[in-house]
Order: sequence, then structure tokens, then C-alpha cells
Amino acid sequence: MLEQFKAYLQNKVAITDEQFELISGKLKIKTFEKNEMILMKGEVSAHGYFVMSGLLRSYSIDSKGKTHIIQFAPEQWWLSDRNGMLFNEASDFFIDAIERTEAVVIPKDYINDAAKIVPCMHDFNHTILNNSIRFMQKRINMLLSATAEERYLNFIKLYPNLTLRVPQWMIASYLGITPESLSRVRKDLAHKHFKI
Amino acid sequence: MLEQFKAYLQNKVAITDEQFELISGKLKIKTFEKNEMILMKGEVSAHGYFVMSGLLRSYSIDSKGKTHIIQFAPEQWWLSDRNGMLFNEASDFFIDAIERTEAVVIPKDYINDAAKIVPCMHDFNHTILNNSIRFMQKRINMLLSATAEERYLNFIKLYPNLTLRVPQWMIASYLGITPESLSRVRKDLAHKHFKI
DNA sequence: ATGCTTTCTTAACATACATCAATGTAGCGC
DNA sequence: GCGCTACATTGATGTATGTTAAGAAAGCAT
Repeated sequence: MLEQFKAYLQNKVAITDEQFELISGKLKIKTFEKNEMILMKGEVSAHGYFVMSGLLRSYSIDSKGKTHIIQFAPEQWWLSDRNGMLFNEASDFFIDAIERTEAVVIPKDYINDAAKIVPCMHDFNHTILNNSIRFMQKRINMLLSATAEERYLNFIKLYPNLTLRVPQWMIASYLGITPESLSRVRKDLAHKHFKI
Repeated sequence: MLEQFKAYLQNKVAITDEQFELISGKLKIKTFEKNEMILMKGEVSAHGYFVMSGLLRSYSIDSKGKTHIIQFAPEQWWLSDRNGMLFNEASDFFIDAIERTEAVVIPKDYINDAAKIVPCMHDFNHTILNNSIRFMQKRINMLLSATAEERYLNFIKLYPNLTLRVPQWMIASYLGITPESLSRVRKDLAHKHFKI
């Protein structure tokens, strides 16, 4: 059942099947229905999620009621609220399921506890945190410098399978443009004979 | 000499003076002159920096030659290239000194080595990495949703002392707008009797 | 299949911000 | 202090993207 998560871990750090047995006891798998709300802004979250199948998202809603997608979490991705996980603070963002999703639930102190038994879990944590930072830096750079078309092309490269799975207005929301603009960008690309 | 760094560490995690002595041996302090280049895009970096005095920045340069500031690092902030530090990959960004800067040089493997002697250095690392992620998520949200004026007001709140220290065009570059636009935003705010 | 809802497209129009260019001002080395 | 360079302001103009509104298409439940 947790095979996928084990494979992911073993791909990142040297952890044996036996070690995985030792630390996987507390882990649970939770299923979220399509459109199910997982975390509201203002709530304090005590869990992170590792997506095995399906798709989660975190997002904000601004003063005009517009939604802004901070992150997509498809298969093999993490999603958690950093405010709650480490600092017991209220979440800045909402989390919900775009598709029916199976996710491994990672309790707040899980990594630290697991690292007491299997030290390389620290390395694992460093790796994913650093990867997350790298990823976000690139996104910030994109938001600072790229046009709507460039952002969209970059998105397609980055999330090739999401492009087909999520509604366009969500992609637009992730890119920081309106759905109408994205529609125009796609039309232009089609005229240029661009193909996914 | 490393007093400031020690105070910072002790503020984040429970680490005694004796423990600090054990792990601070390898640390060096380096001084960068104003405008000194520290890391070029494409280079592989093996060090992170903790700024004791002065101001560093990381930035990109786009295809039109425009500069985009990814991060400012004033006193008590960290700056490092995540590509090099953890993955031995080429940096996506440039790093240089905006002011004459004294920084603690943190070698690539320092945290892991130090944690072997003082385990809570892992917690320390988790804390700063998570803080960095929180910070960047808020910035992404800002870039997705806020107008030029909102971004500037937010910047002032976040970096009150930088507002006076760095040239306006750099602030504009951090906010993702042109210096001309920032100048107009400031003019409008002045008309509304806004005061820092 | 039918109808209802959500999503996507398109067009006309609006606007925030960028660009270009000129002038003013402040910082800094000599 | 002089002069050079970097920085900031302002105005005229341009443009990418937003807004509004309508209709078309696609998805989904009954």
C-alpha cells in the first residue's frame, strides 16, 4: 500500500526495506474526494501530504474574491502548510483536492521522530526542502520576468501532464493571468503552429 | 567575532556556548566590498553566507538584459545557491554585494557535519529552510495578486530599513515593476499623505 | 438523451504598467 | 569644489493584459 512512498524515499536516500518498515508504522493513507476541502485559511494544520494518486492544490483568495494558485501537487509531490507544520501558526492558504486523491498523511513530528530511528531521514528532509526552495525561486523569477506566453510555455514544460488534466482557468490562476488572456495566448500559439 | 552568529543560532535552537565552540571552528568570516561579485550564474557554489553586516542580493538577468532581484539578504539573513549547495549544479542566479558586507561563510557540508556533534543543528536547518519556504510562498502570492502600489507597501512593511538603503530601481526590480512605475507609485502615495 | 452548470472562446473596450526620452538631482572620486 | 556617473522624476505615448459581456462547447447529473 505504501509501496509508492517507499520507492520515492529510496530514490532520494539510501534507506533499506527493513528501515522503512521501522518508520512506516504510523503512516496512514487518506482519500480525498474531488473538490473536497482539506485545509481552510486560518486553520492550524498538523499534517503534510504526499500525493500517491490524484491532485491537490494550495491557493489564496484575494480581497476581490479571485483565486490564486500557489502550488499544484500531483503524484509524487508534497503539499503542506509550513505555518502549521513547524510553527503552530494559522495557515495563509487553502488546500483542496482537484481530483479524487490518495495521499500519505505525514504528521507534524514525523520526520524528526523517524530520523531518530533512521538518521538519513534528515537528509531526505533537507533534500525535499531545498528542492522546494529551488523550485519556488525559479517561479519567482518567472513571475518577475516572463510574459503570459512565456509563463504558459514554461508551465507546459514543467507540468506536461497537468496541462491536460486541470481546467484552463486554474492554469491561468497559477500563472498570474486571467483565463481570457490564457485563451488568447493559446490561440496565438496555435497560429504559430505550436504543438504540445 | 562570531558572537552575532552565535546569538542568532541560540535564538533559534537550544545550543550552549560550549556546543557552539565545538562546531564554530571551521567557520570563516569573509568581507565583500561594495559591488563585489560573489557568484556568477553558471558557477557551482560550495558556500552559503550568513550576513553579519551589509547587504547581499541574488538576481537574474533576462534575455533583454533586465535585472530581476530574487532575494535581498541584509543583517541576520541567509543567502546561498541551492543548486550548488545540495546538488552540485550550476547556479541559476548571480550573487553580489550591494554594500560592503561581512558574512559568515558556511561550507556545503557544514550543517550535516555540525549536526553529528550537536544534533539540534538539524532542527535549526529545518527551521530556516521552512521559514524560507513560507517567505517565498507569500512572495509568490504577492506577485500573483497585488498591484504595484500594494507590492511596494508590503515591501516597506517587510523590509523597513531596506527601503532607505537600496536604490529605488533595485526595489522596483524586486517588486517586478519598472523604476518609472515605482516613482509614480511613490508620488501617488505622497499625494495621499502616506508616510513611511 | 436532456437539461443544467462549468469552462472556454471571442470581441469591444478599459487600464495599469512599460517604454522612450528629456530633465533634474544626488552621490562620489579626483 | 568640479565634473562625471548613477539615480530619480516627469510627460507623452504604446502595449500587454484585464474587464465585461455574450455565446459556444464541454462536462455531468438525472
